[in-house]
Amino acid sequence: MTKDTHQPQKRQRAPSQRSLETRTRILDAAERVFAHHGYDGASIREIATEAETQLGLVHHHGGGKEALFQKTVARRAHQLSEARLQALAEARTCGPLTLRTVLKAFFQPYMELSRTGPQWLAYARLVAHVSADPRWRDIAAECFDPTAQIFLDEIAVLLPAKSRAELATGFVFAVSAMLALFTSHWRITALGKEAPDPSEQLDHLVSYCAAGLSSAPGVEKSD
Amino acid sequence: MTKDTHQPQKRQRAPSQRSLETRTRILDAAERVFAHHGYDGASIREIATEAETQLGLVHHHGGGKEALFQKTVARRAHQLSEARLQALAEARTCGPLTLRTVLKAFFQPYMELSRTGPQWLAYARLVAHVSADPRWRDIAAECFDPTAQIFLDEIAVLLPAKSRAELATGFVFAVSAMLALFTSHWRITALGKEAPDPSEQLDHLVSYCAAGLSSAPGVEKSD
DNA sequence: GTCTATATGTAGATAGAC
DNA sequence: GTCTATCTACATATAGAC
Repeated sequence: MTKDTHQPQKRQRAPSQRSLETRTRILDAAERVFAHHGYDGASIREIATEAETQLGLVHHHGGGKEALFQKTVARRAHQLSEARLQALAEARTCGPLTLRTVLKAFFQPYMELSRTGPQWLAYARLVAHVSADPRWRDIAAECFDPTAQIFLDEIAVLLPAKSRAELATGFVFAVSAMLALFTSHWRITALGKEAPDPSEQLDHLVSYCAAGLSSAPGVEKSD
Repeated sequence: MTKDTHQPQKRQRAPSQRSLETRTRILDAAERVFAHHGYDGASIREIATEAETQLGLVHHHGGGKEALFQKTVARRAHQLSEARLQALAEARTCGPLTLRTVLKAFFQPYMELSRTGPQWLAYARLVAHVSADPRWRDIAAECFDPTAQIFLDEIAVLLPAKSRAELATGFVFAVSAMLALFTSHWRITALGKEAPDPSEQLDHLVSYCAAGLSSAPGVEKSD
């Protein structure tokens, strides 16, 4: 723990482990607090308390509130993107891709991670914040859009009759639906008078969005 | 109805028209500011500036920040609910209801209103805020759920094989998709490299959600 | 890197003149 | 009802000792 502290070299690179632990605790705490209160509702003070550290350290490691928010989102976004791309690659090895397998590769990694603990559940609320507010356009463009484009390209191959704009709309519907599962779980439960079965969520989501994306527009004049 | 009915002996104070105008200006301004910055990001001071009135008056008419937020949402929610129920009644006169006509009755009133000006566009962002944050559970329960339940009941009649929980989930997906059209328009445009055609939005939304709600779960083992 | 103390701004809310 | 002035609390951010 308290390692030899005298490091006369210019090598200030020593992360000193304690620093890294503190940094991680701060990011974890920031994730919870930002997810719970939103960006504006969160306070650096509460993050410091939650991380069991000092106010100044949150600024030191986070570099200000806005930078801290960005780091918090980016940390998990990159991890999730990798898992999604890996799932897509694995789906490819199991035969030709279908709309369902592509969507499943996109949804499943998060659904699995969300069961590993509250940290990933908090992340869903963070993403919902970012997706709904143009203020975080840059974060979305950097953290989410590259992977989304890859999946969108796959979907475009499978549904060649659809315009890019229509597919983008349908894909954002799909992302919104997944986020709603977590951020609006309370509302789903209130409307349905019972909580949905978690073991069916992934399949329901895939079925809903696959059908929605495949649906023919303007199918009726009868209404 | 919304008025205080138990007046004291003296006659009620005349609203004095100027008072009513001020009150309306404050609600309009609050709607814009809350929609733009969210509840926590909004400040009473900015609302006062936007309404071209004084800080004290916002407190006087609004009754505090939280009450003002609630009033702001409720004002339009009740108007929208009436329009939706009327659209549902009209759809009923055109023959037996279908999933598409029920969804259209739910979506269309807002899509029309959103074209009448920026006030209703701001309202979409307000609703997204309320729907995503359990903190506003009471507002959702009072302003949104009664009408949502009515539509959900109609859908349950048309899809008798589905459980209530599954239908509630699918309905919240549908609401999320509609909100995403407005709150994430910037993201749809970024992903699709072009803005979606507004004249097709309603039909796309109806088709997507009708297909999603009707979709059979667990349809494949082939993946 | 860590922690204490503080600088500086702005938030929501209210008191009281008119 | 309207408007000015102000109270109190808490926000972000930083300076400097250790």
